[in-house]
Amino acid sequence: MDDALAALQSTVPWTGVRNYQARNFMRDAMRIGDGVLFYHSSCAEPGIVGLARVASAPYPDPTQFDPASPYFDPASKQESPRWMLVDVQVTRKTRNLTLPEMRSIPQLAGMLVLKKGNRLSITPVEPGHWRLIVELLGA
DNA sequence: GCCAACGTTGGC
DNA sequence: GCCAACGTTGGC
Repeated sequence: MDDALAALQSTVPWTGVRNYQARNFMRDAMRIGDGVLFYHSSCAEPGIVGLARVASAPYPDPTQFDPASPYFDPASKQESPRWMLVDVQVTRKTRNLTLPEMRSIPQLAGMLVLKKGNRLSITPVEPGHWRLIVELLGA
């Protein structure tokens, strides 16, 4: 996904999601045109660093069938793919709205991504949270 | 179907 | 590197 940030406006497949809950959100809840908050995790300063939008309907993640890919899943069959993805288009980079800053904003307290023990890379965002964050980022 | 052991992830 | 919190796996 770093590639996506680097190449603004280009459309990239969101490969490598290997968590069933996250997959279900992508497969069942995302629609073309939906807004995406680009959250960077597992780094020195986790936070929201950009805005994107869903750019395709769900389709099978090709990396699951590629033995050379780190995301290869030998148990997944072509006729019944286990992992689905959508394409996303990064619409703008933003400043880093860091995790500590997000935690400091009471109106964001309900966000799934802020929940204790959350390990999901992909969570739905409520419209109210979306609006507030977009406003905070001056977008 | 249950559950213990193990693995993974994310934040710090 | 550690820990909390899950998710996954495998034996039964």
